[in-house]
Amino acid sequence: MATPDRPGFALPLLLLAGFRTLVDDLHAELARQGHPELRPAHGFVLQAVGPDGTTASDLGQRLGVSKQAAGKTVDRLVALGYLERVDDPADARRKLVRTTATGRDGLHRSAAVFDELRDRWVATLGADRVAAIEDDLRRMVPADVFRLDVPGWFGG
Amino acid sequence: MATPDRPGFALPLLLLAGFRTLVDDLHAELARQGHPELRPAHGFVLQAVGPDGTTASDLGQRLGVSKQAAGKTVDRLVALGYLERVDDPADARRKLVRTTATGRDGLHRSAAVFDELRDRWVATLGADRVAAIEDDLRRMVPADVFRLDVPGWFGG
DNA sequence: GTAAGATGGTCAACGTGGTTGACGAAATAG
DNA sequence: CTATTTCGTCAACCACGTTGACCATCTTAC
Repeated sequence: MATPDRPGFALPLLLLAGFRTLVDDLHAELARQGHPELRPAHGFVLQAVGPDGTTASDLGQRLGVSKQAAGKTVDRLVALGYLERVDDPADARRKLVRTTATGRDGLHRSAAVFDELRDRWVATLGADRVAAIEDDLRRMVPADVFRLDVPGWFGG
Repeated sequence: MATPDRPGFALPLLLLAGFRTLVDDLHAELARQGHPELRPAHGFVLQAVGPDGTTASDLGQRLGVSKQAAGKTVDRLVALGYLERVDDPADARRKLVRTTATGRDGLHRSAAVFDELRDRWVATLGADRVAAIEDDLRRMVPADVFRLDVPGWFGG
């Protein structure tokens, strides 16, 4: 039977709480810097769109959701001014999704704020311990759950 | 500027991925054991209801959501057979929410499966490293984000 | 004892982030 | 030229959350 002092007892909640703490802090600061509308899910989307733009279908694949869900998320981010849709001259079916200047501003600020947050963790825990946590988690997480091909922006 | 090899770079995604790995494994096993309908959010609710039952309003407060949201979640869990509503003889306004036998079964199985998952992490990483991760995370997470007053069941 | 206020549950409308299924238009394979 | 695949979208639906309103009931003050 589980006892509260056994190693690992509170691990799941602590992992979630750690993530939430980082993301909450990030968004509180982003709101202060002129991006109060930016929600956690939007960060992954903006990052996945990338500098060259992409399509709704491709976006869905990258994010692991249906193309319809990706399309609706793009709708919202277009309404907020973070993304824009342009016709693809080479393929009349496709509509390129691109980040706007506002979207790039949000992305850059997010990266900068996250730098500060990371520094805070490193300053408090020490670089060794932060690196050790990362190594341990990497060992426990299957590759398909943790795909770090879109670094720099984390739920911001 | 952030570089991928800097300590803390991938930390947020790894924290989230670690949590998701644990919860995914837990639910895959719970589905195998006859509880395929149980979703991550349900675990917190069942745990918050507790052995003595509670009311929708109180449940909302415990979970940090509105009483209406708590009421709708109770509706779903009642429909699934995990909870039941009974009139409070002492107060005609109140309706006690209680776990059913099915709910208790889900709770117990969830606790048992989580025990195994924790053992797996401890076996792979070592008790020291698991304890170190927990200590570090405890230090970085504000008390109001991490409230471990409902231990034993984690998103199951 | 009654009037006034606080509390519990519910209804309605809405927002966000997902799902499937269907379907037309355009590109591509044969 | 036809058959198939792909892209975007529409429509319905679900889970989970929000506010505001409302009625019934319990509690408090007078």
